[in-house]
Amino acid sequence: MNIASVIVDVQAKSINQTFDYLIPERYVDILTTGMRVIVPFGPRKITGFVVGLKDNSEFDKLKEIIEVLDIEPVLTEELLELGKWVADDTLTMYITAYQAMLPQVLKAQYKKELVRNTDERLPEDLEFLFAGRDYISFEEFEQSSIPYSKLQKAIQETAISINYLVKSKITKKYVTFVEPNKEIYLIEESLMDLPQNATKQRELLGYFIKHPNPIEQGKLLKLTNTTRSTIKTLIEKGLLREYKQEVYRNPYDENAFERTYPLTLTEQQERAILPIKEKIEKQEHDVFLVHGVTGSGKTEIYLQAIQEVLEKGKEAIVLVPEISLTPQMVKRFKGRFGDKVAVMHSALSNGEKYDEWRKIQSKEVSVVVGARSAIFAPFENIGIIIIDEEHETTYKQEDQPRYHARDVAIKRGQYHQCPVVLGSATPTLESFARAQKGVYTLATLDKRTNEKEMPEVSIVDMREELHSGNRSMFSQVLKESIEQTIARGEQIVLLLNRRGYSTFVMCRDCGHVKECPHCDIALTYHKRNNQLKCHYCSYEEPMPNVCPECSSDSIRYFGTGTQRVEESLSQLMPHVRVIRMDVDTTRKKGAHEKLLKQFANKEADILLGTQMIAKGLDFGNVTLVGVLTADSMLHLPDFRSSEKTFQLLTQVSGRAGRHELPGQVIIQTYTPEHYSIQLSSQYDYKQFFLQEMHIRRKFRYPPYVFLALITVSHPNHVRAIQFTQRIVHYLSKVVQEETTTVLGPTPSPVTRVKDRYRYQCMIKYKNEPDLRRNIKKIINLYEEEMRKENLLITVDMQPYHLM
DNA sequence: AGCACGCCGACT
DNA sequence: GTCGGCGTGCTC
Repeated sequence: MNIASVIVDVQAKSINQTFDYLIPERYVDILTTGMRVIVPFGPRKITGFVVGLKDNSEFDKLKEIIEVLDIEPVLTEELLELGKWVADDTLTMYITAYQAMLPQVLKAQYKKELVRNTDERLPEDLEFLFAGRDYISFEEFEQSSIPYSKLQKAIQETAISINYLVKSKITKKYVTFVEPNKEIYLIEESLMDLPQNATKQRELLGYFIKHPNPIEQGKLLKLTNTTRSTIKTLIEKGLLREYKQEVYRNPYDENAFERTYPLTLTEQQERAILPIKEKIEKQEHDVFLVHGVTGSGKTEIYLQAIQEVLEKGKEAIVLVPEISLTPQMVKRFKGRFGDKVAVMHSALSNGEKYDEWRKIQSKEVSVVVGARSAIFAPFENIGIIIIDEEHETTYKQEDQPRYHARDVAIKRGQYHQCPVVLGSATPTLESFARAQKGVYTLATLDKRTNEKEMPEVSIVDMREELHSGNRSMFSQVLKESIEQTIARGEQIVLLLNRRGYSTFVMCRDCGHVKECPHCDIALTYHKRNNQLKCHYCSYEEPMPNVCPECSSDSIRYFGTGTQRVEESLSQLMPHVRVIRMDVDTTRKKGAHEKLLKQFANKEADILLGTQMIAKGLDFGNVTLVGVLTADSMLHLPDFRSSEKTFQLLTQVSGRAGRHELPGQVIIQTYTPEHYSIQLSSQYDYKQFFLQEMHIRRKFRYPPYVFLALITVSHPNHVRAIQFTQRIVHYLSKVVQEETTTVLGPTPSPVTRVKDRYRYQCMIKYKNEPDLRRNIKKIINLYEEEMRKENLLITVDMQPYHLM
């Protein structure tokens, strides 16, 4: 086995295959599949993943592997196979899939440098550029105005050569420790020799006489109230010594979590967990859908199932939507399983993510709680996979590889022969339909563990409100309820369902709306720096004082942002204390937790925010939940908009009265008759499911069909339509006519982005085994145009957003 | 993708 | 001749 098959780090279709390399003698015994290597590729050096070992190659002139980067493989056999499957399934390149499975820092960066090979004089400008150095970065050359041909000539004459470097991003964290450098009695003796006025040194040595063990420098400084310079002096005198030790960054301090113990399960919980435990016991794969209302104790089921798995010496993966939003969730897992838990989410720094990943790789932990990508945790003996809030759209990755964590979970569950548990109060129609068909095993929890009823929901028709002369964004009922709640000393959560709205800028005189010059979308106003920004291409311009069209000075920002709600709230009820939570106030790291803590400490009466406050918050003192505009996302061009509205309303309702106090929910809407609003107010998931399924069937949408979305983008409007048309035409010919529909060309909801026109072709199909192959064919067909005229074709199998 | 190489037209 | 621009083909 002296030849390695390598997937190299080049994102190009023609490179999407293995390349064979000779394994140098020194690596033969070390190298295994799943390790990263540095290999020569043309003139440069790049990294790659070893996916296979063999004795022979069809290629006769093999190059040698330059370096092996890992001691332990970063991808297990299972993950190598899984990555291949993900890539094939989502029509992405293997290298893209593999990189998505690993923490960012394992992805190499490439650099070029110029090397001076001769003592002889170089041409004047090059000599000047090198300025006596032997190496300079390639960028330095590029920034100079020296023509490339001059460098080329020098390279040909071998006076200069190019070095291709592979740089690792990995930074391990080190902490300095200090300890005595001599026996304690010698230290005690040396105390005598110190000058009378060396009080700080005495203090330090005195500390070590009492505690002769190594101590972190930072702690030592605090404890002894000394400075680094004193330690330095003692090190120079040979009395102390210091050393650096690698440590894991610790985003969560284990000690901060109070230990919790298994609760007694209710009868319903018991019934739900039993079949899961049975599968764990028998080591069989199955998918469970736990449909449980908010407060029905789903998490306790997860915890006890995991307990079972850990006792069997196996591992568990738990996916949660966006964990930074639910510190309470982390608390529950860390509280139960302590330092057996690794946490993986987007708010961690790259270094922290890497450290958590290494804890998993080294099996120092056996539970990982994390966002989407945690599904690729390098465990090798998985006993259960849990996806909480299964309906959340964040489980679908929106850039390549466009995988859905649920699909990957099931794939891994099959491999490990372990159960996969999907939990939600409002399952996706896809999952619930599968449960109905018996593909998944359904467990229903319709009772809350505290036996409390779900809070009463009242719907307020904002049209009537308007008719009766109330033009504010607070209905009379909501206003009164807020006042009463505050009077009782209880708290309120106000949700501004803002998606679809944003703070766009419009001229009140001529109606002119400021749009991005590169995209077909209104610019968004940012109060912080008084700038207008495009959310698609990051274009920015200052907020104009007068309308660029009619020069009127009545140009204003519109839309119900949280800021405006806050302002009008303080006008209406000046005494009320409000905490506002939105992208602006939570941008800083830890700001999120801080705001929630303040609210929990009752430093405010109202928590006002967007979607992010709807999820997983649990405050005992909140008894009123208000939804300001329930229907604002109901009319988006998205076949899931009803489902999403139902989910959001149900979820936010669950925030009221979770503990002793009874809760109340007020939903303001302009379409009170809409079934997703009506049924969510009655907590009737089943009826919603039936009604929505009816509509999905009528209009042929999932789960009745599968979707595939091909988006074509081109700088030229007509060409974009032309290519889409051709794709539609080609596909229509090759698919099964009776059950498959090929739609298009349809302009994408945002037709122009970054000066490119976007059109799409949607495929609705039931059974189309060759679809991926056919789409691949199309892409290959247009390869030339993609290179020559900047045509771009992206494919999303099972799209979530039809953008 | 990203690099080398080769051809071509424009420029001093 | 020198420079930059662009098209082509290759990477084990």
